[in-house]
Amino acid sequence: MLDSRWVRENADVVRDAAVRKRLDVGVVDSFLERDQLHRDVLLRVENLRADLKTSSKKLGKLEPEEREIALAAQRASKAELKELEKEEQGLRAEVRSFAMLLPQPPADDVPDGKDDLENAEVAIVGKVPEFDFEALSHYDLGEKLGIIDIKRGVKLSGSRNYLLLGDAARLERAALQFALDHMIQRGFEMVSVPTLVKRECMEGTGYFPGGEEQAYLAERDDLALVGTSEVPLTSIHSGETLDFDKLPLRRVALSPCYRREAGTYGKDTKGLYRVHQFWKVEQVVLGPADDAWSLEEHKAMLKHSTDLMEAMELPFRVVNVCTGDLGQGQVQKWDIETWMPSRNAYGETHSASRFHDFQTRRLNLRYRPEGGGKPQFCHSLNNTVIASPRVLIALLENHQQADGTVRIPEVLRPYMGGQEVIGD
RNA sequence: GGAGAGAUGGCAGAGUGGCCGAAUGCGGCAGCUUGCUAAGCUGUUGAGUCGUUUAGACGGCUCCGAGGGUUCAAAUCCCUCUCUCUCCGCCA
Repeated sequence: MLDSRWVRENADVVRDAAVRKRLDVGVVDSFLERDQLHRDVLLRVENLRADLKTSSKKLGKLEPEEREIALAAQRASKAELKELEKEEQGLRAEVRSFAMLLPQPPADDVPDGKDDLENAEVAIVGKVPEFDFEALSHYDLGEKLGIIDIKRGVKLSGSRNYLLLGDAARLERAALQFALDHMIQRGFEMVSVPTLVKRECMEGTGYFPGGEEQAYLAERDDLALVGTSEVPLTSIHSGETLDFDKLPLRRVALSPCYRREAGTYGKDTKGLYRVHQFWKVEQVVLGPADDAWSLEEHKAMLKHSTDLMEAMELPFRVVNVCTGDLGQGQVQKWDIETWMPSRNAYGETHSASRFHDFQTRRLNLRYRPEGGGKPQFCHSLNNTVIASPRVLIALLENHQQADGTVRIPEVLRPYMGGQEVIGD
């Protein structure tokens, strides 16, 4: 959400943001028009209310005869007020629903573009492997080694479900634990979060309205299963005013993630690339309302993840996500795409976003500035640390060997009881 | 799931229809005073939002868990919900 006053004064910036992000530009003017109307009506309501209040105070002291006359007049204005209040309420709701759709302007160096094909490559790290044998896909590899069972996953839960057995399950756990330790070492506080959350959390982080189709809903209890622990992690302090010296708040969580993947029929149907349930270690930072600080933190968060990928000896690239592929609330997003031999391409494994105060306004999450003063909305950022099974694709395929076994990268071996290879 | 109690400002806690945005205490802030490890005294101190203003200020409206209702008038009366606590049941 954006600051209404700021939108009024910078309507062109918001319109431009909508154009660049390929979102509906019309909402900007719908918002402005409704907002103006609402403010007019609100003023009338408040004035009428003020009159009514003062005359009501006098009523208590009047003589019985005068009182009856005054009472009649009060009742009449009261009826008028009720009408106006109703109108004001309706308008307020309309204004809010338009406000929820306004786009956060992207950073200046976000490339203009329509979709992910126009994302700009900003770094390439590691060497894409060249195999002098017939390299297998992770699903063939997994089946041969008996460690991935998609068929039975589908039997249990429908398409896009899977089972990991033995060393695949162990490798997944090893990677997740390594990722957690990596972040804890860098000063992040580990949090265990709920993954079934209220609607406010989904709205507060910007997933709703708009993303309902993507989420599994527990409608009987009016809860949603999160698609990422960014949702609970960012929402923890909603409605609160934090002390300045608590910031920045750097946190990491491991959680299961659930996505319906509606509208992706026929896309990435093979293997573990696009699944309904996965594990993810996510980093979330809340800090002061300072654009420069935010940018620096964003870079640092990106590096936490690229360092991790390097440690696991995986080749990847970083892209600066273009305007059309950016979400409504994001100021900028960098994706890490990891090399996946079976796709003969880099595939998205990480997504690092910064929001400025877009999420925190919706969440009403503020802090008291240094030395006191009015509460300000925090800035929020998040990034994937590791997501599995997607990372398993990269681990299995990139580290496969001529004899059909898979080399376990050194950093993960301590988490696998010293094991060096899968499939001997 | 059953029974009961409760939700008021940073905290504690009063307030059962108009004099209540709210006593009092603690805490915070400002000043004074004194000096033997700190205290005493005085004053001040809720938030949000809109508008006027050069500043500082001034004014309107809203807020006593949330939402509805009664009333000219609600922290106070009524209804619904949420949350917390105690007891019982169930349970990884």
